[in-house]
Amino acid sequence: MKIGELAEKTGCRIVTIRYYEKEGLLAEPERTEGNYRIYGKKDQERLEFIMHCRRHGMKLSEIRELLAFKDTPQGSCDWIDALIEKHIDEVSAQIDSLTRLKKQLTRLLRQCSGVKKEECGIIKSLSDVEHCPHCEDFRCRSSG
Amino acid sequence: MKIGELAEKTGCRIVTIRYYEKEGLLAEPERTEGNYRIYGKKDQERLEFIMHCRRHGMKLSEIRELLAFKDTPQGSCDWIDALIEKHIDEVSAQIDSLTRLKKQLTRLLRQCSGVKKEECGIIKSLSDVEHCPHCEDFRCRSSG
DNA sequence: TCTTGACTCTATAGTAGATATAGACATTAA
DNA sequence: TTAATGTCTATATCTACTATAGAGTCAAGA
Repeated sequence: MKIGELAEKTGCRIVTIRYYEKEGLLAEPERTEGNYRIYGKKDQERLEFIMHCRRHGMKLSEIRELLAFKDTPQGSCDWIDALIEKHIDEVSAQIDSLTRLKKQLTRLLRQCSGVKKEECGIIKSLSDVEHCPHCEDFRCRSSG
Repeated sequence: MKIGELAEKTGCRIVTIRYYEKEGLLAEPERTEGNYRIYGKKDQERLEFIMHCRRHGMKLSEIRELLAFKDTPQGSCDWIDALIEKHIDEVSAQIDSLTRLKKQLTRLLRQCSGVKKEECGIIKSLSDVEHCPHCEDFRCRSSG
């Protein structure tokens, strides 16, 4: 199949497929006489694997490692466990951080009582770094 | 004060301060004879405002708007309320998405029972887009 | 056969929000 | 005077793509 059909089947954009090829995630496919890329079932599966990993928020570098592992005849897979575990930790940290952020933003929203600039508590609050719990949190995390 | 001192006081990197200047968030400061940037208290406050907003996850474009508003002699501030509200919605959506992702990754982790590649359930699961609830979710969100 | 339109090709630049680097100049302390 | 440190500009790099320009390919209709 040509690149357009592959894109259609997988839901991946044409430019993104070419980009993955350039990045070495997909092998360079065969070409027609007219220089069009030609893909097979294997290529489709590989692309779907990549997209699946991307939906799980993995970086291309991580996916590259996983693909290299898949391409190797044998090997131990315990590092994959570690990779996923590390990934979960990162996601957890993000959730925590965003949850704190949301709380703080909600508090911020309640600050705005006025309709004119001089009365806008949001601007006032944003100007006051000293008494912001979120910034406190942030400092804690960045220094620890 | 010179740029190094400002960086020290605010916790913002020197290169980032120069970057904010280039982006028009900070005004071009005065210079010494030797062409060094010189900052005052006002500049520090403005930078802290920017950093405060950044810690709240705002985009530079949004911060630019807020700064422009601060710089204006008067005006109505109800759009700020809307901006923060929209921002909260985005944060909420991110939290939801990441929470679903974490659940799915945790399930994925339990798949790996083996120590050899052939037995690694993680790789197997990642190859199987069809039966992945997270991918299902993802498709729902992207088509809706 | 010609032409039109859809598809594909390469190469380059742009996005956000910085960070990294190179090479030159300024300042300060010993 | 010299060495170390601070600062300057300009350019490149990062991630994961997206957008654009200009050219070539291919199939169907007039």
